Amino acid sequence: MDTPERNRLNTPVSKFEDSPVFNYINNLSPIKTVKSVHITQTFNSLSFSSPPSVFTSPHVSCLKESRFVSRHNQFGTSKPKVSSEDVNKVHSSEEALAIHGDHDSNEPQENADRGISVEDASIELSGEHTKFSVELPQALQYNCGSTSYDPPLRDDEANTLLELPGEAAPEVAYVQQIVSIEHEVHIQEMCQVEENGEGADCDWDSLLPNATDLLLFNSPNQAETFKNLMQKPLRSSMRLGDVMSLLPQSTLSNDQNIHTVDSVVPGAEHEIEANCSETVAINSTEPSQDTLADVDLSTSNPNEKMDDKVVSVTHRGTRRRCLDFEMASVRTKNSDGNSNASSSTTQSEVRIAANEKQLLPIKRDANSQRRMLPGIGLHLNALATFTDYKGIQQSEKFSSSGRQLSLASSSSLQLSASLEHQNLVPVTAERELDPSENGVQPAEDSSQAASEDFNQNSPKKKRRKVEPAGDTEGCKRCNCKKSKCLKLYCECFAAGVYCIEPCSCQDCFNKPIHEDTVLQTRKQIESRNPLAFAPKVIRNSDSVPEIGDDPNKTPASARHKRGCNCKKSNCLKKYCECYQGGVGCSISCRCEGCKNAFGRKDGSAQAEPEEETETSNKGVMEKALQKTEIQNIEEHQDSSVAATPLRLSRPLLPLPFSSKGKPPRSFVTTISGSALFTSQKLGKPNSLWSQANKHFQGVVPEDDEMPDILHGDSSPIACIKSSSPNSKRISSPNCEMRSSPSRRGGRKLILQSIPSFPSLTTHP
DNA sequence: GAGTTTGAAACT
DNA sequence: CAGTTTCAAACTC
Repeated sequence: MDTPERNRLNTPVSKFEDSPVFNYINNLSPIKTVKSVHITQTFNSLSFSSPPSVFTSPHVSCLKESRFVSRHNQFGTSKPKVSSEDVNKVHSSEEALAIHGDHDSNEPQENADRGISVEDASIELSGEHTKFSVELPQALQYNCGSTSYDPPLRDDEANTLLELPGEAAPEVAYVQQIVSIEHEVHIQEMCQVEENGEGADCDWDSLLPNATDLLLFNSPNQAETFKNLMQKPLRSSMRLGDVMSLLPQSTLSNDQNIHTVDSVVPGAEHEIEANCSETVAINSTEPSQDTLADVDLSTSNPNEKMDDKVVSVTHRGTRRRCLDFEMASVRTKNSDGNSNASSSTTQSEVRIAANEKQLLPIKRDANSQRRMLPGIGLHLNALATFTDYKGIQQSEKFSSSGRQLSLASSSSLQLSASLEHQNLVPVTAERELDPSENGVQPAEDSSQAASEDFNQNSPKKKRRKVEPAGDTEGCKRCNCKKSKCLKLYCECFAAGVYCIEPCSCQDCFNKPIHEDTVLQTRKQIESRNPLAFAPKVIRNSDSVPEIGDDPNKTPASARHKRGCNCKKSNCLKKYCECYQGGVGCSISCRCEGCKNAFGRKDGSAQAEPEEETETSNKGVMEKALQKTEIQNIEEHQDSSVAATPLRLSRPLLPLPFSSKGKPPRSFVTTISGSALFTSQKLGKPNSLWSQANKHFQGVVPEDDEMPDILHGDSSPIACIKSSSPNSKRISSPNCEMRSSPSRRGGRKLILQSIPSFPSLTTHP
């Protein structure tokens, strides 16, 4: 896939990027930067996420999504600040960070207050042991705090961040997030693993409190319970070896995720390692050291949670796509900035290698995973993951209980978090965090690559297995041959997502490498039709004038924006956009012989497919129903993506088919939809949108069904509604704020997923 | 997997 | 805006 396209299209650039040298450089660069400036990096990292992806809308949304704030809120003030969109936030965040830095080392409670959650905990832990926290660059801490999932900063913020010296930042941030997540997971794992506990080196007890805080147990009881657990095991000093053991093979072999992160950002490494083990954290203090290497070496095999981890890894991969998507732009920046980085140094070359994979999506080898675009893809991915793992429900529970961690906002994150939690895979967290949000391709790659690597055992395979081969929906792929994936013919492009490996497209320009081209093309199309990338299906009578007007004609709550023009399919096949979107035909439709199960144009049919689903009517319907769960999830993600991240976590939405038809690519992606996502892919994107719209509209009902996590989102959604009438994805800041508490997760995803038009966004 | 059908997107 | 062509997904075999 890539190769051909690259060769043709990319030509110099693509080739250049493809070249091993380029990749290597990229890898190196990030590392250097990180090392060079820890703190700054952090910020950078933030900025990193910010960079607009090709698909503007998503990015914008992402920025907006800063919902992180909401997360932060949960965690604590500091994070919120970070998350907060306002540039001020950045500053505030910095301040907060600085504060945290102090606090972290000193006060655990603060963490709790902050809602720092895992990250903080990790830091604190390290701090206690080694006082790692202090040593850690503020940036890291900051990130940690903010991150955990924090969503990418706003553009403004990003810019400011970018200005900061550190270049590596993006990745750093990413790493941090991951770390934070991982910390949580790892902590748990470690507790379990280390029960053997050797050591007394660490004062786990002291740490524990923090850790618990970090964990973000929803309920005090949980926290206590957790503490108890932790104390036993944790008290023993954790060693890299232990950590390693904890970490799944994937971690080791694949470390990529971790390594990558590490390599990218020194601080990140620390954190990550910290997650893994205290020693790691210590190492982190010493960037130059090959702590990582040590770790790797030490780690022998962690069998235990390998599977889980593997799974998580897989998820990551998916997620990353979405993220990557967004990241694309970022990457570019990063690559540029990072390129500087010369000496990766310490983290040992191994890491670098790993990093390379992760960082450079392009590299991906063979798999080809092209690039999974970030953004939307995320959502989809997330969805896919969910489906695959099924843990969805569990995840929900988890989220509900632990929502704090991932749940936060981004659906993708949430998903990942939930998944991870379930799986207990720390690694995933990494991906979830930033990648999704950022959508950096590298992340994807790395994630995927890592997953693959791991998976040789199985991770990806699982995913794939679980998910239907095709993408499962989650990740859709296009098969464009002549459009170069720069026209709406291309599902990926239409969804605002970059094409990924799975795509069978030829001469594809819908890649991060061609971001400029993609953007330009997109603009052109939008100039021609401002709603070209908007969801085709609008949920709710509100959104659709049509519907409101004629209930009969428009039975369904959602309608296709333009209406279909079917002549032969009787609106009973996916050829029909209305049907595909799971909505009934409306007056606006020019279809002939409409028999749309979701609602006929004449109104004879019922409107709502969902309920009606005249499943009996059509096998299609049945199929749709079958997919419904997944779709619902996706939808949620999408919606979440669009509106709020949280939804992702929700696995099940009652949504009708809407999404079903196609799985949203990425979901998210949403586009970096869930990345992910502009998700654009509403296409199902439409459906997604429609669903999203529904969510907005009918937040309440959804909420009911929705898991706690989702609920969290719901509020945001509501906000969104208020803020943006029909749907549009953009969530208002307020919403974010609200949501933030519950959601920490990836808001970016949402943004990404959101199509450009969502201008709504801004909520402020 | 190849070929056909279909309707949206793009073009005129 | 209408008609035609192009395109890729959806569908069928």
